[in-house]
Amino acid sequence: MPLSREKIAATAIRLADTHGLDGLSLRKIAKELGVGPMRLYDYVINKSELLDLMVDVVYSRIAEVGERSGWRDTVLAIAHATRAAALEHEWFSDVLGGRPHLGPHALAVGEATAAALNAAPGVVDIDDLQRAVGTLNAVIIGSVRREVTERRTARSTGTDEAAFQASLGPYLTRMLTTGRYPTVARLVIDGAHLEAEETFHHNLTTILDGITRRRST
Amino acid sequence: MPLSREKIAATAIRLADTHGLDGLSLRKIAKELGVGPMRLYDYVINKSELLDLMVDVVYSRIAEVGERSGWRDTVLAIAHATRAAALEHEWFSDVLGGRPHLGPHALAVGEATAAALNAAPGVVDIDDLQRAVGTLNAVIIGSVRREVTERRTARSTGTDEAAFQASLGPYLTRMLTTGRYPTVARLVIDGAHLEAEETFHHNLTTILDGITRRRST
DNA sequence: GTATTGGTGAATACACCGTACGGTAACGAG
DNA sequence: CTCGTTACCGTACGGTGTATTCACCAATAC
Repeated sequence: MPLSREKIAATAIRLADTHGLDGLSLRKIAKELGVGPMRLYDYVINKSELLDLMVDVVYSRIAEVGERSGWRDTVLAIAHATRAAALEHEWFSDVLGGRPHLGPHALAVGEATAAALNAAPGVVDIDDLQRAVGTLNAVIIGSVRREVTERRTARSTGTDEAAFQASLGPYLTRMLTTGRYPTVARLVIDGAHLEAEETFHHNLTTILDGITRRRST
Repeated sequence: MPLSREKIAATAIRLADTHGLDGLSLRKIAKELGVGPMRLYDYVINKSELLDLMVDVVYSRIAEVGERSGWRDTVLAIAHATRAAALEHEWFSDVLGGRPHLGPHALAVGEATAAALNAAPGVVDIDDLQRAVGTLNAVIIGSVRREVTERRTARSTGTDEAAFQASLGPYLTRMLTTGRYPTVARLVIDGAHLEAEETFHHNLTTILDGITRRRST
């Protein structure tokens, strides 16, 4: 089988999943495919285009969520699918919001969310729609990015308390015991470990409620 | 004058401002300082730590906004300062939310926002505070990132309509005329150019209103 | 005064990166 | 048979972060 954009993107995604975006190189992809590095340039302009390709593959998975009955359920389904995709492919969050996503599948999920939001109460003219899309995307990007970063640091320091104390602990506890950051200290010490998915859902409902309510400003 | 972490960080920031984060290399920083590349390692563990240093310098500028009278004004001031900093140092948005910000100045602005939110109505226990901080940061990260990316693509394609049609135009218009993305097409064609700062402010007020309102879920 | 030492800034070296470029072999169309 | 196209391949260049080695020079010991 002769090599193709799809196959290149697939193995690139697999490598990025396991070694991160920094550990991804054209040479490694080529080696994984049993091929010289320059072969890839017969199918891809440069690394940036390959990244766009990978991103759109992920969007194609997100786009697979079918339409729901109501606009709200549709938006929630897309958002949760985006989060799930980012958790499965953590590099995706590194790229989220960092470049325009204009691939066909990215446009498809953009269309789906825009169409759903257009049916939301409180969205009457096109300016409302534009604002609603912007706000929703902002909250998705920010939430997902936050969660993935937290998960990474948690993994790097180790989940258990001991490893945490050994790595970030010394510096952070020293910082927090200075008394200059009392609220942050209280958050870190007394704060419960909130369920991530519930937090995400909370953020979503907060801004969806905000969208449906007509504002005066 | 003998070289210092501060001076290294300052010229690194200057270089990143003009050439972007990708165009930033230790060798260029060293050359700018009239020094061998390896000298930097006497002041900095590795490039990652240098990046953390740069980030915290930016946070120090953000932290300069004094306390406002009310919790809402304080939060808004910090958020707008963050946006302003990201517009001045666009590479900052590339890093926003992508790594834990634990520098002293970053902690200081974290403390300030947390303390302000703690005084907000609707925030009663520590779980509320944790959620509020998370939501606010998510919306700041997402909004700023979106805006910077848009500004970049606008600059790369050129602001004027003609250049746009020449670069992204062909592909995008071809995509939009397929009729598969009617809502997106309407947004692109009929959508007015909204003022960026006002959009940001809109996103902020939306979620601040959401925070002050007690939720049932 | 000479020899030895310690430490510090400079230079070299390594492994890796993206990619420009030239070349070769199969193969269907004329 | 020739020719243009397509798929494959290897080498080479300039760049990166960083480990390591080298060169020098001031200070001390004799």
